[in-house]
Amino acid sequence: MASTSSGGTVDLPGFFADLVRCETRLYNALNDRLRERHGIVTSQFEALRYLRDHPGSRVADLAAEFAIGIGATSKTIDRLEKQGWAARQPNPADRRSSLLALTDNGTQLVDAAEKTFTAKVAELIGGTLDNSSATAAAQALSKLRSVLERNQIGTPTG
Amino acid sequence: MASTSSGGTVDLPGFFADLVRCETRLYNALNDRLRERHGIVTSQFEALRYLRDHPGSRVADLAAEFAIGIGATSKTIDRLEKQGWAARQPNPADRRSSLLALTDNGTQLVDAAEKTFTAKVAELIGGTLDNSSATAAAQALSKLRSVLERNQIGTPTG
DNA sequence: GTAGACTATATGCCATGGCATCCACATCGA
DNA sequence: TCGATGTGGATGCCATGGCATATAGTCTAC
Repeated sequence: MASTSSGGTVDLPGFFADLVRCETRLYNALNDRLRERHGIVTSQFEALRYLRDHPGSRVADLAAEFAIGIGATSKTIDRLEKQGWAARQPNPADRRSSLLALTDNGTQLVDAAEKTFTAKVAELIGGTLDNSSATAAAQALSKLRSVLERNQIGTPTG
Repeated sequence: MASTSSGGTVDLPGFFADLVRCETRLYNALNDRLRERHGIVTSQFEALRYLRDHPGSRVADLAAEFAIGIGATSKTIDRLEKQGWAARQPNPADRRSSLLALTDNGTQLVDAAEKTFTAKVAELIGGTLDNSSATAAAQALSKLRSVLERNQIGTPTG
């Protein structure tokens, strides 16, 4: 196995490779399922879910959450607005920015898509990893994520 | 923490979110470092390393390894060829396909970039996770990867 | 040996993200 | 209060991947 060695230390490049390959395949599989059932892809689902759970966010908040650039995030919101799923509301406290919110259609969509998403994730991961393995991996990635975020590592420029 | 719950079961959607966020930030950070030192990004490094370690591969082999489409892989090779790092050799056994190989320049580049890559990965992950956490996560992701690959989950169409 | 099916990959169009740049607005200091 | 500086986000150009399609080469059945 690429990421495990027989000795006492971990093959970190192999660990990274496994991480990236898992992410790619899981993302692809979720894209397929969400597209056929709801006409959206995983990145859109994640953005919609974030907006549902954090109403009144600004573009920069989404960008920080997903570690993508401000420009890309602005374009993401453009597309969600064009589909009628999200809307920019004027921000009374700062006219440079907008407050983002889901429309009713967007809320209905994300609620429906979430069921599909949750079931598929459970099938993909829960069907393979036993509970203690999954817990161990989850704890490690949760910690890694929080350290990366705290230190602003891998935050894009624009 | 997003991916851990107090009860006995794992929050798999949270686990997935942490996985994706870690991958994004690690990839971004490695991109920055590889770009400044070697003028390549992580996806190019991974392709070059694969070609170095699997000389004589075909386009489809690379596509399967990285779970990206054949078309995208073909374009990746176009770019590596244009940079003088890889070359398509005629395949005597099947004239539809080519055998891929690194040039001398490509080999030198990947060897140098690998040092940078390995050091940065160690800094990013090894600096955060203790050995037993990393081992546990590595084992879980290695297993998950192998199951996804065996079942052809998340393999793109084209 | 040849038509038809299959396969490997190349190509074109579209979607998305990075990065640089620009502009409106905000804030700070004299 | 006004000029300098900072900040939020929109926009343009480029790179890359998905997916559909095209094309050349291979294989199968007769």
